Amino acid sequence: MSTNAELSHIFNEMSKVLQLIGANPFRINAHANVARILKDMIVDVAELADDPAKLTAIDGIGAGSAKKIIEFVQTGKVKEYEELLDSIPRGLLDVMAIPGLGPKTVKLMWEKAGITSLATLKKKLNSGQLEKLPRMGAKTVANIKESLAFAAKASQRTRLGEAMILAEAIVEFLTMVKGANRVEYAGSLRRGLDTIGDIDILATTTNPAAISTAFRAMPGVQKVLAAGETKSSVRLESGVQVDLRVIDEQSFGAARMYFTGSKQHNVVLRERAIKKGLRLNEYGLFPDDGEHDEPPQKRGVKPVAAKTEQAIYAALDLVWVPPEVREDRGELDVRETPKLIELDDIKAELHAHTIASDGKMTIDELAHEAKARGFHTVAVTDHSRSSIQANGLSPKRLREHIDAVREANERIKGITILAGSEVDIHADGRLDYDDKLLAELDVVIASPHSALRQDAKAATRRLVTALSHPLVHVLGHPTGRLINKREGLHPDLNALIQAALEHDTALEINANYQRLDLRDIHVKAAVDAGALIAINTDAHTPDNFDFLRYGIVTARRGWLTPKQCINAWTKQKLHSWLRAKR
DNA sequence: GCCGTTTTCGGCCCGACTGTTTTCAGTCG
Repeated sequence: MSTNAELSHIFNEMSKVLQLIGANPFRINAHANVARILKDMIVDVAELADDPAKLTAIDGIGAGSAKKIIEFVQTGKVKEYEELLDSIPRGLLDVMAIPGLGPKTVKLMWEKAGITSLATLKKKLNSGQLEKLPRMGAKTVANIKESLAFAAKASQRTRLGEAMILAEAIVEFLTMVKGANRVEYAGSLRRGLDTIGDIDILATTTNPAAISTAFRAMPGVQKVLAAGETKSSVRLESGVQVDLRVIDEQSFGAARMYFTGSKQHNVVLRERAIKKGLRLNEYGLFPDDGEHDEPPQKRGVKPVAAKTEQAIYAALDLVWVPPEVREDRGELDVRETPKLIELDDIKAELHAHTIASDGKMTIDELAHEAKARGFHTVAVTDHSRSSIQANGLSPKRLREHIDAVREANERIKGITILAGSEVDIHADGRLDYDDKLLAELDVVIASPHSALRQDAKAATRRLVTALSHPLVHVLGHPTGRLINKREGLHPDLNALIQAALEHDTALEINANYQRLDLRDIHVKAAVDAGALIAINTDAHTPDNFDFLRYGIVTARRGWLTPKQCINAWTKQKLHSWLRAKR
């Protein structure tokens, strides 16, 4: 784990313990906020720890947090963290992770029923003791049992590519319900995060009861978690939670904004509203008319804006920004809506496999699929010899393959087929073919496939070496991570970006939803530095071309514009860039 | 704990649903 990740974990746990002991909510929030900042940071925080001013210059990190960060970098420990942990039984944090069990309940169960861990909780659940506690009844205990059973088999967050398919099916299902008007997904899915905690669906309808009932009874629902007039929650058999919000047509824009988030983006928006004498909630942007028991929409107050997102941003003197950048990472400071890359901008696929290695397509099938997608160029980039498991090509087989690609390119009209390779980067940075052979290829994608647990320094050296190789065009899936399965490498991203800039090499966003590598914050850093980005699907089958949209949203989360994306270039520009390395 | 183009002190975002209660605390997003 990197220093940033370790410190993020520490601040997160501190915020959890502070909740348990009933500390000031704003202090709790400040710790959680620092954890978030550290998690999203590209720079190794250890490099800033020589001067507290460098740390406090970061919005959200104050003197207190800076001191703790420096202490950790110097000693490997944070005294206050250890003291906080010692102040409670360690197992309590596990108990608090159970859905439905918050700090107040856990504290109560600890002090009044001696529950200190998941093990003691399980023991006491059937004792009848818990029901006797204040505000605890049979139903609550039953819910805890159910949550506990679910938590035991619950997996991680759902990957974007799986959540998206699921959400689209639900949207389609609900659209068919009588009275349904607009149905769409919001939340982290609309923002295009690489993994999704739960799926948020918004609907406008002339018949709220019908759509809510249909939602709670739809195929695949395992348990109804909440069933209100405007909000329903279900858990699917796959373990994914889905929330439905029934929205009034007049406040659809406010609801979209609110339920799209991010939470931090929303907090900043609401703070801006207050400074303007307004207040923002999921029903609209209202004039602040002082203290009342009821919120403005219930008192018939006319909103300043509510129907569209655009109107609300405008009323706050902000420009509308795409959902993918709503992370409080500078998007509220822009003067005009950024022209981020879109699916239709992509005109070339530069990383794809055929039956020569581990793909399922022939060269012809690959070419026809790429042509059908409207591309001017496709590169055949099968695995190199060291990728035994993927049937990587020996130099002899690669030369034959190059000939086959050249022949297909002559024969098939309407698309340019390039001969390439996805070359393994060895642990020391050497490539899997000699330079003479590499020079015969039109496109070289260099990717790490093995030694994916090497330390950060070695990984950085390895990838910088590959990026600096004069015959390499693109660094493929730079970290080698597999979401929810494998962490991959932790190279110094800034070093990679500098090498990419210096040698005019592109960094890949691998659009396969299991990879999405580079990830969003890496893309943002690369884009800010002016590096070139490739978005490739790494297609092994025709269907895999559909992964492109996941790469696009990841790119958009990193503020990528078409100009900086080599796959969006014209044929002439792309080919001349490729040839410049030959 | 963090922050300040009104502030170095005094603020800090908002609402739905559940379960256990007779009016609301706790949890969640």
